[in-house]
Amino acid sequence: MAENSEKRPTLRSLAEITGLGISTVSQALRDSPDIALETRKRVRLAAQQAGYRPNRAGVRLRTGKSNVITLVLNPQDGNSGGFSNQDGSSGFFANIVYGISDALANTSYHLVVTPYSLSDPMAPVRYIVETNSADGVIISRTQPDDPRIRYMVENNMPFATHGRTNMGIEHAYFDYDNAAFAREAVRRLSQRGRKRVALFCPPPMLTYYLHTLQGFERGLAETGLTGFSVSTVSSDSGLEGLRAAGLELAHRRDAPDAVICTSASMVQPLILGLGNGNMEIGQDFDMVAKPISNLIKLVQPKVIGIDEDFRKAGRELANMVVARIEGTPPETLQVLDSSY
Amino acid sequence: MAENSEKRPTLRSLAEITGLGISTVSQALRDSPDIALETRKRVRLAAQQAGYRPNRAGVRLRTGKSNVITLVLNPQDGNSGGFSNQDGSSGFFANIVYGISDALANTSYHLVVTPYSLSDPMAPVRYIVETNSADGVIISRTQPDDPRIRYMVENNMPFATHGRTNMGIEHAYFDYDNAAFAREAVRRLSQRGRKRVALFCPPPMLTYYLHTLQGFERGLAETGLTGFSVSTVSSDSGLEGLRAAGLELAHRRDAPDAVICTSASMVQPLILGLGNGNMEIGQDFDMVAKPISNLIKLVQPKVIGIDEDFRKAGRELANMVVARIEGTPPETLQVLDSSY
DNA sequence: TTTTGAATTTGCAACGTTTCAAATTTATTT
DNA sequence: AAATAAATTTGAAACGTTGCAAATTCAAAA
Repeated sequence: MAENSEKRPTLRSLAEITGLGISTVSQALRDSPDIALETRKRVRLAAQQAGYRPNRAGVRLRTGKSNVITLVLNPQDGNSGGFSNQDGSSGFFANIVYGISDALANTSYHLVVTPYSLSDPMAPVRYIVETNSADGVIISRTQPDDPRIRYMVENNMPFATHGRTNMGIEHAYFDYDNAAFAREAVRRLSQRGRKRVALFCPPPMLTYYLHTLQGFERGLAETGLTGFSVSTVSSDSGLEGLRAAGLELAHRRDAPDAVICTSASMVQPLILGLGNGNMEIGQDFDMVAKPISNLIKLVQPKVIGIDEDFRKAGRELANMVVARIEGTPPETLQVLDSSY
Repeated sequence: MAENSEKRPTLRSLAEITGLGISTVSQALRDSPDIALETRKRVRLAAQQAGYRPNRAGVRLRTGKSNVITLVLNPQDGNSGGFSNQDGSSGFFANIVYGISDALANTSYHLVVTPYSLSDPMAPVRYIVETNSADGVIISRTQPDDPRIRYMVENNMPFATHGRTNMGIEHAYFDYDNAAFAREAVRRLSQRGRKRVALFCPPPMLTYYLHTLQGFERGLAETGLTGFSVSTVSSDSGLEGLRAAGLELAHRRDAPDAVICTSASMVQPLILGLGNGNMEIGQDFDMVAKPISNLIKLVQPKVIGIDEDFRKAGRELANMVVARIEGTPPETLQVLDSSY
């Protein structure tokens, strides 16, 4: 019956409760040394009892700080390559989001997820900067020369990227060491006596395409194996395209006896396609792939590979942006992860 | 060189530019009939030219409206059932997010994704209500008696759910018609001459477990088939558990000749397990499953089933919350989707 | 005591917006 | 031309917060 006061407490109500001034309460809650220790304790207690939560809009209006980190979506993150409800993306998007969530959970930051724009990849980033709607940004699918990054640097918006660039700009990133992966993949195939390796590349516009290729070639040089790369189909291609590519491979005169996959979604279609061409895994060829999910481990146990921990990537990226916001220089926020 | 005025335009600057009062500008931009049409046009133009964007913090502080929709994460959404980087979830999470994004793109709403709390499922929802940090909420993994829903109704926070409840409370939901699916699944199996059906249930605490079971039993009754349900393992179980369950099934004296899967992540492990027990799909048994991804269609073409459009679910849910916010009664915001 | 200075607290303004009552302008009627 | 009504515009207050200069309190020094 009796309305339970109904409105949530503000600095003003705390001031009334404690008999202090509003600005005293404000400073006390932020532990300013200007305020007597005794007072600070008293205010904290009162705030606690009243269930006080600072009003984000008030803070934001006054300070300009939004306490928001925005994750910019990419068209393909959700469902690798335009085929819908695809489960080959190895939970990339979900896990990144969960990781970011984890890391942000005990900070004051909220995570906003913003849509992409097919027609203009710059649009989301520009919006964020222009409206100042976030204190920091996380982007993925990084390209060697990425206009989004140039733009954010110019407008000094703190950010971290999943993947690197080649622009001579220092920035925070978390990247998997795909060069090391590709190199080690070739080595392992060599150890198993394989001679000719087919590399199925990542999408060519992305930076890690280059790294993968470099590692691959280095591996070939070191082991003396021969090989070639396939970039007509990529993880962004359709599944049927991949299967067909596998079949085509099997029919070549110089068919490979080893395959490297740079995307989880490639594994099963390729094995199927090669199988259509009478090439059996473990028998006629070996396959190294990354990332490798538990499902693949179960249904295709002969595939050699490791999983990529996207959740960890998310956590690291979130921590990086926060550090950038707090002024940590980008040079110290660069992680090259290799599980090998 | 010359600082380009540097600050983004506000109502005040527009007022100065146009020579009008601040409140005139404010009302003009919101197309208030109190303001002369001529003036409205003039203001709109000026706003456009100056690149004016309303300050969200200002609006929120003044009106209490956050222009935020929050999606509450569930522990399992990202990676079905605790095994990490799992790709059996059929892109559920990613696609829901993309769908919501789509729908929200041409509204003033931002999408915030908030972490779950394993220890207290109510925590996220309570936080949102207490701090008024969103105008509307979307939740999933709905349970027959779901305390989150009771709480949001009591505190009249607009929301929409993925899945239904059994609480006698009307609320906005989008649900797949799992009863219809299960019933139709039995029918199809019957048409193929199958006699004994094993149903692999959804997690028992979720509402659609009940619907699935109802449909299943109705199907059995209509066709005269026999069957049983397995709920010791579910889509939240591990992959190896599923494989083992498949094997165990094959070894039973009364082994089934038909299987229904209620989660994409079950399909391959079960087929594998049954195969271990020398039961071949298409031969010794048929399988109906949902949702079925392109990958499954490709590598297990004998599986009968349909895909569930989570992206559409996301879009619908977003539209529903917005409608709820605008006052549409919940009874008219209830969608039972069946693609059969 | 009174003075001085440090320690502590506080009121005011401002951030950008909307609402509302009041002021101003314009058109209509007498 | 004056009076009235209608249409249009506007200033002030408020939302909750923080920063700052000013005010108050208190203890130490003269």
